[in-house]
Amino acid sequence: MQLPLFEPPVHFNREALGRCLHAAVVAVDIETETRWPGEGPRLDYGLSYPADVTIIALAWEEDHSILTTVLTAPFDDRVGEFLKDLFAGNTLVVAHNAVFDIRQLSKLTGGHTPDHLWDTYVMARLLHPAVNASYSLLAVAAALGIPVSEDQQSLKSQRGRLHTLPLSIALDYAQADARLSLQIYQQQRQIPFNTELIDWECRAMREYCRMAARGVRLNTPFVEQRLSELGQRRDILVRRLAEDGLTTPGSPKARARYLYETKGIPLPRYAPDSGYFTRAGRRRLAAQPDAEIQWSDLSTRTDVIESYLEEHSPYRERLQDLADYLETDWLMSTLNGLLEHAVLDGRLHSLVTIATDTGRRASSYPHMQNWKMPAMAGVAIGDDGFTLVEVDYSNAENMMAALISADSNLSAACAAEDFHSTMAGEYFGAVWKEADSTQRQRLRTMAKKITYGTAYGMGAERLADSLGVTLDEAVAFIRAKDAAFPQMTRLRAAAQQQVRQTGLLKLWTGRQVTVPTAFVAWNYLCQGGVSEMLKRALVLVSEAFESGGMRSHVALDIHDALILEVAHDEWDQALALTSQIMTSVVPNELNHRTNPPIRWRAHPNLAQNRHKWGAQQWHPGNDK
DNA sequence: ACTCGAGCTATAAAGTCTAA
DNA sequence: TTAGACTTTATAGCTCGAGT
Repeated sequence: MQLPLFEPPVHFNREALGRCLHAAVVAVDIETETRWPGEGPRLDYGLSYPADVTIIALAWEEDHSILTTVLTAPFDDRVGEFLKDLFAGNTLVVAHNAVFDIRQLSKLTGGHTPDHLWDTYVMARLLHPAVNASYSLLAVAAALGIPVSEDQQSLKSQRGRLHTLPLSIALDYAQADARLSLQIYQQQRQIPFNTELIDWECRAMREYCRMAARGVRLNTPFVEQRLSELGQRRDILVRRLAEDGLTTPGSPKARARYLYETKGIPLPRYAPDSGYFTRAGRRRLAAQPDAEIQWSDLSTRTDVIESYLEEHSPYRERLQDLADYLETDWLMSTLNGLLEHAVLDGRLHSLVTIATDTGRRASSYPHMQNWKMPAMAGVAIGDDGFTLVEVDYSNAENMMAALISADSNLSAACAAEDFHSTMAGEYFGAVWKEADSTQRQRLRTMAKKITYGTAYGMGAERLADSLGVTLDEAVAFIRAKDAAFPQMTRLRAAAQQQVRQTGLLKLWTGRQVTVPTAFVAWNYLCQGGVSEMLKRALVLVSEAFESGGMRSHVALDIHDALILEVAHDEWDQALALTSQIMTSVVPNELNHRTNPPIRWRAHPNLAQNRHKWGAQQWHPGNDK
């Protein structure tokens, strides 16, 4: 039996809240219930969607000083009404990592989110990025020279067990954080900066908050059905493995013993880069090469198990059981996590925010950008009358490379009917010209590996390895690529040089990113460039849907794709509008620096969509 | 005053997946 | 090659109490 977190009285200062509503800028900081109601420990429960809001702290400026007030749970209708008024007015709402706070607060506002937002965390990344920097509230305050009391610093480490502290301390702490957010905002506003970039960022954050608050429907009956099937399958596998001598397949040590003792597979020989050993094992054996190999030195990753499956092993059948067990177990824990997340309203409220060094977005609680398709197909579905549709850019990163280097040869290859065949022509020259169609198919596959591998800095050795060619040949391919696209080669070298000197690069939009090593410079420019393009597309698509009075909306951002939730009666209109916006985000003068100009392509693939994000949902031509 | 081990908690490392 | 989130397992470090 747990005690209620906070004893009455409930804090609700009507007079203070009234003054707060008249402020131009209001900073918000919330605290959540950190104790998981279930069994066992769960350290980050407080960050999950079901965690109740316990404290809402507010800070605003009045007569050049900062005032604060605080609200405590349980919250009644007055709090919801107050928040709705705050969000709907002209007030600029400030928060550090706003998507989290706004998502939790939306449970009190019936889904309403602020129209005007300033996220001090996201803005720190935009306005004052630094190499290897932390962007926590206190780190950002320190970077801006804002003093923080020792009490406030020491309380940070106790955040996970705020419930153990006296209420008055927790309330002070929350108000101090809200005050600090407001101070950070005031400092950030003083930084001279491109106002257009700031505007894009604020509009994007508004959309990410709306997405998190709305969420996407979890197909609960479907997931429960899958779980029951998977559970039966796992039980059978566990029984069979136990009979074969592996009683705890969840333990890596036990799996290593099973492979090399029970099954009698010869121990792999130690090598400094061998994937058959764990990192710690490699370190240990490097230090003492004569030491005996221990179970904990050996890795039992899926690719290790798969490597033994390929060989003509007499144990093939049982090892297949082990591989199946690992996959089943992983999928079950993912699906169970989703059910737990959606316990309140049957929806998935992923936090998508601008939180990476390249400017890409990261998704968490739950992480939905790494959903394996088609294994996860049908798990998330649109509301009644809606279908999830993926619209992705084709060949976005190579086109971005052509755009930022103004390389006409690369632009021509991107404009060609078949990009990879054109690239194969560049790499293989005469061999390609004389090849028949079967040989060309093989060369095309190789070209694809060369293009993608080298684009992100793969060396000649690794390339030779993955293509199955000699080192000299791999070197020749890389040279051929550099020679075929001289402008890109030059720009890439210049970018690396700049990173060595400053550690910074500018994306095509002017956004500055910090780059850890010169090696990854080109990767950052292309990846970050695409992410800027998609972010703007997301903002424009959402705003176009809204201003057109449409009910369709954007449900998720996946690096080079938007997942839309399309209303069935808006099908053609919504998809055409999205494609039109996505392909015209980049200004034309940038697209026309090459000959031929860059022509962006972004279309839904409806045949594929039925088996991916759109699975278990209506598509045109289907009966409902 | 000290050791030792149980039991707990926080962190680190390894391994899972994704995107390009 | 890079970027990322997350789960599970191992381990380091802590407190506390029993025993020397």
